[in-house]
Amino acid sequence: MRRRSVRYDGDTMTPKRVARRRRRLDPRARREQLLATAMRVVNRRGACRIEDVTAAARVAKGTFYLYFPSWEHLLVALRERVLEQYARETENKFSGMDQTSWRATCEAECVRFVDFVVGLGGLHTALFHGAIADRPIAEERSARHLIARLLRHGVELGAIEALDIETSAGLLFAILHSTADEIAQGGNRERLVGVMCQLVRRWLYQPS
Amino acid sequence: MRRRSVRYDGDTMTPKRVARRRRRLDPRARREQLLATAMRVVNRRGACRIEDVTAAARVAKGTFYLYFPSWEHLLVALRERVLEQYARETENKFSGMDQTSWRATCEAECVRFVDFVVGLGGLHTALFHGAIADRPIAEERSARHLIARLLRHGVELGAIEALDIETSAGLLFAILHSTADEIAQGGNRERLVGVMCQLVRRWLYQPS
Amino acid sequence: MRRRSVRYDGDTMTPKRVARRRRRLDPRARREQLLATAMRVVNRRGACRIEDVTAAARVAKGTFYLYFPSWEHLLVALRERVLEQYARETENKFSGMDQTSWRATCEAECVRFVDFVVGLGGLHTALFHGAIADRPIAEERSARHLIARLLRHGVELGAIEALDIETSAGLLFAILHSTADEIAQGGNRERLVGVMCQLVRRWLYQPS
Amino acid sequence: MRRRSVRYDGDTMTPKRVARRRRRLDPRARREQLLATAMRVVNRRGACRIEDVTAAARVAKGTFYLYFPSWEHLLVALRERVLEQYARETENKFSGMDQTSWRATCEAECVRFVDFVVGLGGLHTALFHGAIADRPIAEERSARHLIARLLRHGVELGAIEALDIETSAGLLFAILHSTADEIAQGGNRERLVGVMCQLVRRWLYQPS
DNA sequence: TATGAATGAGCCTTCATTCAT
DNA sequence: CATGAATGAAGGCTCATTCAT
Repeated sequence: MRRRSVRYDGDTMTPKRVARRRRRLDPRARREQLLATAMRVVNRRGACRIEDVTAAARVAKGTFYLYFPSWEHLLVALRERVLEQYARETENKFSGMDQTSWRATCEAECVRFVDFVVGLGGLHTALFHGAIADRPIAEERSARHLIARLLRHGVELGAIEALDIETSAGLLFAILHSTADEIAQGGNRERLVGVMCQLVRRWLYQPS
Repeated sequence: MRRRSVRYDGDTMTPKRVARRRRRLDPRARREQLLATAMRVVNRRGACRIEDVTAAARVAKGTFYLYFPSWEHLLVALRERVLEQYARETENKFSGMDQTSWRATCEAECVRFVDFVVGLGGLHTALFHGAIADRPIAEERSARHLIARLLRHGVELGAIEALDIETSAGLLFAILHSTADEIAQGGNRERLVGVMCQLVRRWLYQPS
Repeated sequence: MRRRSVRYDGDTMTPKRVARRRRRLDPRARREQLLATAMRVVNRRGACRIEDVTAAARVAKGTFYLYFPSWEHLLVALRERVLEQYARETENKFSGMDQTSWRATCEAECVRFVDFVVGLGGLHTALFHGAIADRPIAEERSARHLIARLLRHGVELGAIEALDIETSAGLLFAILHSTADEIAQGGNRERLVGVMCQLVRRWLYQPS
Repeated sequence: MRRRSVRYDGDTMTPKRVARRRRRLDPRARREQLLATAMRVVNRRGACRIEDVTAAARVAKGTFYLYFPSWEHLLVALRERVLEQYARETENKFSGMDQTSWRATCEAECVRFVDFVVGLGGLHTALFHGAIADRPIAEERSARHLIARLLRHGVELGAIEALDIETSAGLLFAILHSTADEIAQGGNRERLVGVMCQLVRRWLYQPS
């Protein structure tokens, strides 16, 4: 209702103005740039302010709002992107396997997941434990879901004994997650991954 | 969005006067009171604003700063206290045990830890995942340390096979932690604890 | 509160691309188009944002500034146009009249004015009570001036008794104006116009 | 959710700080001061920004929010105050009158109203035609209501002939209002009031 | 001419922290 | 010791206006 009060020079109706800086990108590219910059900035600093991103992107604050209605929207987009990337890398790794190959694949997947989370850096907290945390993730993209699928597969192949898949998936997720955190904080990767894999083997695999 | 309830009479928008009176209190007692109140408030609401605490303690905002230089200092003190309390409950549970009794105790301890974390409510996030998260915890108080001690004890008794204690302690911590989170978010306690215990048994115990 | 609908695909939050193509147009025609569109938009929504107008005109935002140095300039032009239109409709209605026909015409004119203002819709506030309000109106175009002329004519014909024409014109203007506002806000037209006409008759006409 | 990021000096947890200015008033007094300042500022400039008021009151911007949740709340309070003041001055002026005295009083009241509105200055627009405009006014306080009551009284006394009171009240309001506006814009008070009173007499009073 | 991405001043609101009483 | 009014840095969002293409 209240019109923004741009001041005019009394009678002349000439707006006062000041200097500017620089410009222009294809919208898709700019959005991409913002997303990428945010990815980088949040990854490094777990940053939180819109200005942190626009500054890093060397762009005016207002530009942000041309592409995202709010910070949370950006986070959602970021999360989407991260999940998508992970999902893409996971495709079709589990077709046509027997017990043995499944076990090897399973361990490899666990390690891959750990490395992926480590790579997320500050993104992890921002995207999965911050303001966005309670916003639902498309079921088929969630890590828990992927892990559950992995386990189910193992059970079907007889590679691991029957167990409470949902609950176990949650636990396995926590284990991978924790391992990643430790590595991210400077722990010895080999050692951590080793202990983790041993745990997985003892816990899940049939004594056979 | 959430409207502050502090000061306005809904209708008249006339400021309300709530009389209060200086109440001298022994400094130690006052500090105690603030800590206890904060404990309660943060536990319940995961509260965030200093005023939430002082209001609940029926104390002026400024009083807070007489006892804590900043909100973070309070959090540190709170965490200290929580850890202390947990440590106290843990004392001397492991003297004079054999393999069998150790295993039973170990499981019981795990469950107790889970329940403890669940009981923390909002404190958990605030103290262990918030602004304070990266501030170091006195080594001998940390859950990790206690867990490591527990494991070491088990190894010494031959109840569990030799393993990388530090790393394993971190993993076990994550497992307990995750279980607690799930319960706190409404998961079925029996089921979660059951799966967790099974994992612990398979992972740690000697096949004997 | 009102969310801009400009740019986001509700769900995906992916920016939408609406292709548009340069369309050269005779400058006069383009300016005309903008004015007409603004007229319509402001009339309907009492709109405020430049973008509302350019969007409705299916023209780029920047184009606006090719034809108007600022929003206020547009408003001034709009007002000019509205006044002109009204003036045109008023031309030559008062030639060759006697007392009786003048009185009838006068009342008709009052009603016409009221209806005109009602028809302005959102324009009314924007043009006569908004940012532009204090900018002077070309004397011979102002409603006040026209009303004064009408009155003067009546006095000359002896249809109404001598009075302070300028001042009375202001008052009459307010009366018509107010009546229009009431109607615009949903008041009963017949009733309002009726009372208004009665007032005019009693106030102005010679007891004869 | 997101805790404000006050920066601490790394380890020491000592907040950085800067200079300040000055202080303290009884809340009632401060609220009063803000209201009075706003009254003055809006009256003069028809101002709109919170900062205009706080600056004039030589108070920090945040202080405003200690007493009013938003600018609109302030406006409501201001309007309330203005109406109350007017109502108070109107009390009991119409008891025990006959036709003649009523007419005199009526005219006096009209003039008083005009002067009152003139005195409002920029407040008038801000309080009755701005953001607050659609918020309902307590019926018994509205100018229209008071005017209607006045007219009804006159009809009962036989001082004026029966008419459509509600509609007429609206019209009379507009007339007073317009007269006030003219005066506020520098018109000759005597002349304007004179014409207005003449109108009122001719319109309303019985030819008797 | 036309376009629409980019800019940044302007205004709002919150809340940790200070300090007069 | 205690109080709570006052402060102002932070950060969010909008939109008139500019300018590279």
